[in-house]
Amino acid sequence: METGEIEVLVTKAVILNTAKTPPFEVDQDKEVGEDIRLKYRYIDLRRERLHKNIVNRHKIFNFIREYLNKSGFLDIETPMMIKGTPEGSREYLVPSRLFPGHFYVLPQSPQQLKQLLMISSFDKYYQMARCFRDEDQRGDRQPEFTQLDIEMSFVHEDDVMQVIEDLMIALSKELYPERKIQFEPFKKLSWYDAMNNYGSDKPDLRFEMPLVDISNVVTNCEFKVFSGTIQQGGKVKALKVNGGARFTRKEIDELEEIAKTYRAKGLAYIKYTNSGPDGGITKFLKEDELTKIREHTNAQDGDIVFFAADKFQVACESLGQVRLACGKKLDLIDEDKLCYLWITNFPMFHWNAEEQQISAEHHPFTHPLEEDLELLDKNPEKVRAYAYDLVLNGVELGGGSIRIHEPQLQSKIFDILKISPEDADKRFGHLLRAFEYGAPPHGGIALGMDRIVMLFEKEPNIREVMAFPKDQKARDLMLDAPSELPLDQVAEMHVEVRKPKKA
RNA sequence: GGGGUGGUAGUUCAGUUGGUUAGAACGCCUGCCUGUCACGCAGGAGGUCGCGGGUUCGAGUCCCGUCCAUCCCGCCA
Repeated sequence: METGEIEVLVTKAVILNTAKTPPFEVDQDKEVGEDIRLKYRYIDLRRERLHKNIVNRHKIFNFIREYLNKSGFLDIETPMMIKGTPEGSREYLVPSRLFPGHFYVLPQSPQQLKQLLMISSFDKYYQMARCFRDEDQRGDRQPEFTQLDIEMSFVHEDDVMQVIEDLMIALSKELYPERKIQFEPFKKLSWYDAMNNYGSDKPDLRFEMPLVDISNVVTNCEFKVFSGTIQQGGKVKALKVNGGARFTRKEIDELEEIAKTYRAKGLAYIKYTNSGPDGGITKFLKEDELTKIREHTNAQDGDIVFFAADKFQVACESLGQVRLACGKKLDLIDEDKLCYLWITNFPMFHWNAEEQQISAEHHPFTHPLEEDLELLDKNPEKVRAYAYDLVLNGVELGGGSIRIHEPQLQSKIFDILKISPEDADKRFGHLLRAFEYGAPPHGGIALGMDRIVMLFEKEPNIREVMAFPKDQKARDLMLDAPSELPLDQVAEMHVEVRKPKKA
């Protein structure tokens, strides 16, 4: 036809097969409940949205593989059935038939295996690695998922970051040329700066709206919520929102609910209007304090300033979530932007309130910053690590670190984590023994491939970019898994099912 | 483990202060239409209003319980 379309004249039609009426309409983009979409996934995959996602997923995977192959990386497979390491997230178990009471586990990541490959002198490794985690589900999590796993020898963190940055820029420009890369080279923020300025370790910088620390201004104010918090070592953070003075009471209450969700006790505010500061906590503050807050936050008439007063991290994170909500509410987010960001210098440890002891923020093989090594004994919580995350549009794509390759330093870290030498040997003996045969300095990174596809395809969750995902309870509604098995078959694995068999 | 929201036709939803035969759109079925492409026209089938109990002359609507779905916090690289 003149338009370039092809018109087919049918001379003969043969029906190869008939089809039942599908449970939902294939040719319409209408929203359908997810349980029914998952049950009939093979139908859903016919629909344009999912079909396109799966095709583009392939293109992204293919681009990355070709890029890394050309850059001298080797694609090496690591086993799916490995040894359990009681550290970090819950693992899926595979009972051994030949060894009663013994189990394999499915890998949460090939972390230790890829480090062993470095010792084996494969100095540039990658793998599209399937990983398994038996945790509660979320929108951007699945019990099995794919990560781009990379490890390199004789590198500093800048080398690893450069490889990934070049790859992601090339990928973005080749496959998504219409998307604008906001920071090129990628912006780098330390974990502290990200938390302090944006209230998140994965901030969305497609809009600015930074947090401001006003602790110094209100240290001695009469508003006890502020001064009291500071006396107890906390911080008072402020967030100015342009034009926010027109927010209604209801809108402010909604924002307060968000702050409370993230453990803030409340959300104080002051509106700056052309007749001066107004509303909220205005009446508790003196004139010069109100003026100083206005100066610090650079608030103009018509703006609102929100406050969070709490321990550093709670104050930052809760107000950071209010920042995000305001960014969305005021439509400040350009969906076409690709805002890449490196977050660096993560803390080495954090206080685990549940176990009442210090634990590793990343994992126990993460290398502390050289300049912070002296703090290990006195003040381990102040120690920062060569650990870095790649963030895209406020979503953590993944992270990595430089690993410890010195045995003495490794034992010291185990000491701090209260892992005894016997324990360490039991859990990580294979790795520690390997290190005795000469380990190169090495480091790497792992990126969530599903999340990458999700963000490029502007999908709200990773189930939309996987062919056969599990549901929110880790079930496969199409296969009906997990399922019960004949007790004989289970018994052969030396596993006893406790649940009494129903008559 | 905790919280928010929801459950009405195959699908997505509406359903007033409780009131006769529970509606719409799309889909499905039958017929008509020789240029359609989200076709059109005429007609039709399809519902235990998640489940159980209660209040009431009367419950999709109100109350209690329960199950399920969904989103979030905790948890989790």
